[in-house]
Amino acid sequence: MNGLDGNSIGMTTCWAPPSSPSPRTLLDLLNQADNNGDVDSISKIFPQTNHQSEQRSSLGERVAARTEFNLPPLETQNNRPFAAFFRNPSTTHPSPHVLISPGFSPSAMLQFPNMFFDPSHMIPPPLIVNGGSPEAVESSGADHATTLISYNNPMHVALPPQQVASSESDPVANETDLVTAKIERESEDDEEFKEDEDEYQNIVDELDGEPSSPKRRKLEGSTMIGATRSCKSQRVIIQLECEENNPEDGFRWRKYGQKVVHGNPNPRSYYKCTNTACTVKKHVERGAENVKFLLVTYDGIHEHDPPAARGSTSGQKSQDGSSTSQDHNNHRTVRLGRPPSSSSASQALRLFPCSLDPPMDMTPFYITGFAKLPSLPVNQNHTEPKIERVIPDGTEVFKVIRDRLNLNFGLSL
DNA sequence: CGCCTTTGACCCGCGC
DNA sequence: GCGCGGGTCAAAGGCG
Repeated sequence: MNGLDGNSIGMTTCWAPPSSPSPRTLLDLLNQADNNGDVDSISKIFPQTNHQSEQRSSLGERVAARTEFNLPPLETQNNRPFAAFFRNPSTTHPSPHVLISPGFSPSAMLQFPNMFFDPSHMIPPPLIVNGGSPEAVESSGADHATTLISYNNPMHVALPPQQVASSESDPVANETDLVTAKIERESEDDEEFKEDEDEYQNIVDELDGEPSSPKRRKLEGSTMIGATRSCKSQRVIIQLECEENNPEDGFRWRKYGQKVVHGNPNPRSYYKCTNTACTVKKHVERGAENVKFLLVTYDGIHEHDPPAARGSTSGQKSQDGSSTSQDHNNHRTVRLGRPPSSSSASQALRLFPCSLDPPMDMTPFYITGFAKLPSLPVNQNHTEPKIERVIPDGTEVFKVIRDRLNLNFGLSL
């Protein structure tokens, strides 16, 4: 998969800022550029944007061209989220848009799925991650959202222009979507993309009043890459290169099923959050052709704290080689995202055996980089955590912003 | 005993 | 209506 190469920003570039720029500073700078219509500045901040001006006949193809994603034929098979992602891992393609650090937390994504997507909008141009192969797709409907994260790669995200409006209408989300919203502006200025959007909207409008028409269903289904019909909640898809079949993410899961799904000989495992009041589920499967890649799909949002790490428990080893959250003692375990508690952070940070290295607690990332998150799903009754430290590395998005602000605005942060 | 995985059966939505 | 495929259930069994 090309996600391992390309224009990634190496995690070896360690940044330990003596003083971190405030999110407000960044926001103001970006707002300033934005208000001035200085899209170039934004482009400079995110030079990865690489537009292709291809003329294609269909909306899907043009959207694909716009997002530099070779949209596969609209076959039912392509609506299946996972197998297709893994089927062609070798395609390389220049990539646009937002970089997401390899350390980006799936738990955090689960907690803050709106960081990349506003489910209130139904028009879902595909969210593309990292190149020509469909490694990542965001899809949406009126009642669900899917965000796909490509781990150990820089993540390249193309978001629909609608999200800009959403961000603007929601000041909280606007601040949270600092990066994505700004990227959106580029799309908004793109006439071709606006045409695509209009065309799509026309079709949707034409189909209004026919909510169950096959035509409409097909149209919507064609954009549901990465989601399934049963997806009624926010969905976050994480792709990572990992040996563990059940990388730890700070929450405890109970496996309730395993099934071989079409197009992938590797079984998909189904997990539920063990919290009795929590309905969050996830399923995990390996790539059809490259078993090194693991795709973890979270359905729902935790509305509880991650459980405290279990003390002296030892885990069971499943037959497929997966490990549970208990096997810290005997197996190397992957921890994704925020550890259960700050006191256990150091322990958790040791648990990064695969390419998710280096480990990091992503909480301060949100606090310092994109602070003030919208509708915090976890611990909503909690007060906003105090910023006590800045993670020394891994905040590549933040680093890029800083560097670009420095480069383009002469601002030394 | 508690917690977990395993696994076949079952349910349900969708396409034909 | 039927078959397919994804998702879920629940009994059985393993492990510490």
